Amino acid sequence: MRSLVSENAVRRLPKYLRALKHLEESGAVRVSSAELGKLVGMTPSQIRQDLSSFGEFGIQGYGYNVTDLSQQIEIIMGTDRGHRAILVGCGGLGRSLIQNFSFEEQGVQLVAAFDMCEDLIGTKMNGVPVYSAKTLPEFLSCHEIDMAVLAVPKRSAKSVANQLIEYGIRAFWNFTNEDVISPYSDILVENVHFSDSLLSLSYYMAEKTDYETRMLHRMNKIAVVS
Amino acid sequence: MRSLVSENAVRRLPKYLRALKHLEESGAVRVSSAELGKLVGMTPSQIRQDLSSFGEFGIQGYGYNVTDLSQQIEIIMGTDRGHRAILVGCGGLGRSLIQNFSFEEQGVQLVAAFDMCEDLIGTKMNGVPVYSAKTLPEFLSCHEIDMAVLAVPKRSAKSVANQLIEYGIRAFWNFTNEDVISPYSDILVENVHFSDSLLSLSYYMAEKTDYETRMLHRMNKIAVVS
DNA sequence: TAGATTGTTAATCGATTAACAATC
DNA sequence: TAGATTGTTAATCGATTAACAATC
Repeated sequence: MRSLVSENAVRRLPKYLRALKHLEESGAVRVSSAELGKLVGMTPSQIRQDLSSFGEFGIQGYGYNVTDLSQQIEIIMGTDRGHRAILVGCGGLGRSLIQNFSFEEQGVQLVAAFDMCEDLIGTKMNGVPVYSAKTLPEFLSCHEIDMAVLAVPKRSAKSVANQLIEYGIRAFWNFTNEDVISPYSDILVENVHFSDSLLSLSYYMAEKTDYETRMLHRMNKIAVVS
Repeated sequence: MRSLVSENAVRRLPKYLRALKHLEESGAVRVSSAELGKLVGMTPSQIRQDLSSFGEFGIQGYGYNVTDLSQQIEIIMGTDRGHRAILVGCGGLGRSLIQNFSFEEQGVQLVAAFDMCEDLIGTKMNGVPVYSAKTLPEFLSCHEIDMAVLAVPKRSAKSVANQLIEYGIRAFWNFTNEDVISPYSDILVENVHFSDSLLSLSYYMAEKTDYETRMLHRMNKIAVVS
């Protein structure tokens, strides 16, 4: 199942959406691809190309209606699908997701959380009930769940994911910093690998430092020569 | 300052590194680009291309030494640079980063955290002292800090980031789900936008559902026809 | 109507893949 | 030496940008 639109385009839509919501808040009614482009740091062409791969949302000579486009993008992203999620692993990160991240804002319903820790079982976090991980198969057999948020420790990431797949889960939002699924599987996995992200930042910091150091040396040489 | 290597390549390195560490754990001494490729779901060509943009790490007819390559990638990613970081915002997510995420493993030293909440100030979290946000300018003027981890609420994201820039911060690891810096600035920002990530997953789930529904209809038609 | 801006086609650019000579 | 696999050059493919006719 090869997607019809480029992954790059899909991943740029949320950025457009954020800019549009800010525009909406600031009272803007219309926006051109040129304006939006300046806002998000992309070319007008790219924005028009990206949008046109999902439909026609603009009006010639006018631009885009901010509210309309914003809503259209939300629909494209599936926020109206009523996706239902469970969260597995109520450690520090899991807890902070339940308590601080607004799943509803992205159109996702977080219906339950699961953990091994006896102390947590039976409690509610931000309105979300916490059940024993042992009851997962039972729970999943009688509830329609579309997605699992994986927030278990690295070491159990793969085994938990595989179990969940057995119980019928077909999509993961994965916070374990581990690759949990074979790259050839058709299970959807969206990784939020903090460690990869920090490493990339670290790389660019190092690159920048090296570049600045080189520049400095070059300038010193020039100073000496002249 | 245009980077010399493609961003895609940079962002694939952490994935290679993870696979290599697993190989190392499992006792593997050598690995070919073909093997590594199968492991991470990429072509051998791509792996060789990516690596060759940073240097020559392999041996013809042999492949790569697992430990060597692993260490080389770590050096490329700057884990030996001793980058020093502060974390700003000790709410749920900030706290869970301090307590659960291993900065050291990525070669980053988390030297202090800052918050507004009186109750937290003066305490230590996982060995990291928590100071008052008011003391930030003073702290930054007498400590060499390379990076700020932004874990403040969305609404204060931009203002906090701008202040930190005034105080000399030039790199951000941004968890606020907000774009904090103009796309034309030369400040480094690595965004970890949970909301963008979840939206992308939601999109692919919706796309998959639509695709499967179409397939089902097609099969029904065939069934009726035949 | 004239001006603006879209959606889309064509041109360019960059990234991925394939091929192969070099060499362990 | 023969076989394997790299690093790199060339070919292909896809993504971005530019241009422009359509049209609000």
